[in-house]
Amino acid sequence: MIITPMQQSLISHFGEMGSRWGLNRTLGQMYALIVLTEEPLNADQISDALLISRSNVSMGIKELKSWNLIKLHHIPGDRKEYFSAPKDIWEIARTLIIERRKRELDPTLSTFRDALLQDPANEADKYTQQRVQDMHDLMEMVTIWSTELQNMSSDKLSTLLKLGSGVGKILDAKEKFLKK
Amino acid sequence: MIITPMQQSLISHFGEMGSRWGLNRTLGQMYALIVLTEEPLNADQISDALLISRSNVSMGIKELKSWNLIKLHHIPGDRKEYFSAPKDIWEIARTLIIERRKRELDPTLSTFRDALLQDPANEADKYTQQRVQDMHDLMEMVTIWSTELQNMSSDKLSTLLKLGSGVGKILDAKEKFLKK
DNA sequence: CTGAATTTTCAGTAATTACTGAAAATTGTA
DNA sequence: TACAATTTTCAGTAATTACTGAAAATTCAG
Repeated sequence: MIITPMQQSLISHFGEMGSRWGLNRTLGQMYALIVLTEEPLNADQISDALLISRSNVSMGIKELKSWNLIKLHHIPGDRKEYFSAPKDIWEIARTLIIERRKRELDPTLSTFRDALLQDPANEADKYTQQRVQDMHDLMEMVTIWSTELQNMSSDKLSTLLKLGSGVGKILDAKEKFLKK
Repeated sequence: MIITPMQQSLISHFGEMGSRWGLNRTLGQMYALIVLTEEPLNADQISDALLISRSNVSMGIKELKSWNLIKLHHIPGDRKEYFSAPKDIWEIARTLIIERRKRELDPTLSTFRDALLQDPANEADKYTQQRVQDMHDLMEMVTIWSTELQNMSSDKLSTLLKLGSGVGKILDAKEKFLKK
């Protein structure tokens, strides 16, 4: 498992960004390596390539599995387990949306709902509830969107994203459409 | 500065979630307190309410300022600076989108571009570049979207989000629209 | 300009998170 | 079933990140 300079710089970058996400440096590096390599890799290869301990790889793999970000492979006659990333980048993106929603949105929505069910003890609570209501409504809409994206095929997702700067126009198109 | 139990539980939750984001616990708590309180607060009040040092508040404020998440106020005859959050939740959301893009997407896009400009040294690099190209294209589209959202008024943003589960239909509407 | 009020900085320390090596558990083949 | 290959777990430690108090810097009223 030899890493080219090009790969090395991308892996380093993912390491730095990894910590800016919910992940950590090692996890970012591991996933970069897996994504950028065509052939599935086993844990020893990852350990060698990134100069991290075998046990660290094991924990990283476990985490990546919990994010549904890797596919498992078996090579006949080889007892080792091999790992790869989906070849379709949209699939990876979709998975990230789903998992981040689970981790970042869902628990918060549930906390918001709890707060909204309580009786406000005073004026401060009334104001607090107003704000929570706003945040709740927004987050719920984002959740609905992400669910929609989750069920969208890669090519439809691609079409949607490519609309890009045309989002505003689409809204107008939609109005026309609805008025008929 | 007395915190109600309802506020306390929301603040705690934001603290926990804060670390799941790029922020940290204290920053999450500080922002929760500011968002949930109607009146602007000064640094001492925040320090008292959250039981953290004055200097920690100072660093937190600095960070929140760098995220453009707080508004500054001055009360005549009082030299202290007071902080509040925008009352429009959409404004906060918009700011978050912009800032996260700056921090999470832009540097990565730039690293991708660098890699794509290099000459592939071998087959591994060729494959790596393919994957980088895919990721680049996706991220660029997300960036365009986020720029679009950034320039969208709160009510248009709201309209867009409310489409929610109708996104698929809109795409169809768009096709009809374009075919004319 | 002076000095009290306020904010910011920063070195030291505390708390948290990440990583390792050794040992335990699991897997699969003979 | 026995055992070698492989993976996972976990206690200890290293590295990183967050927090504090004291001191420095800034602000502004008189």
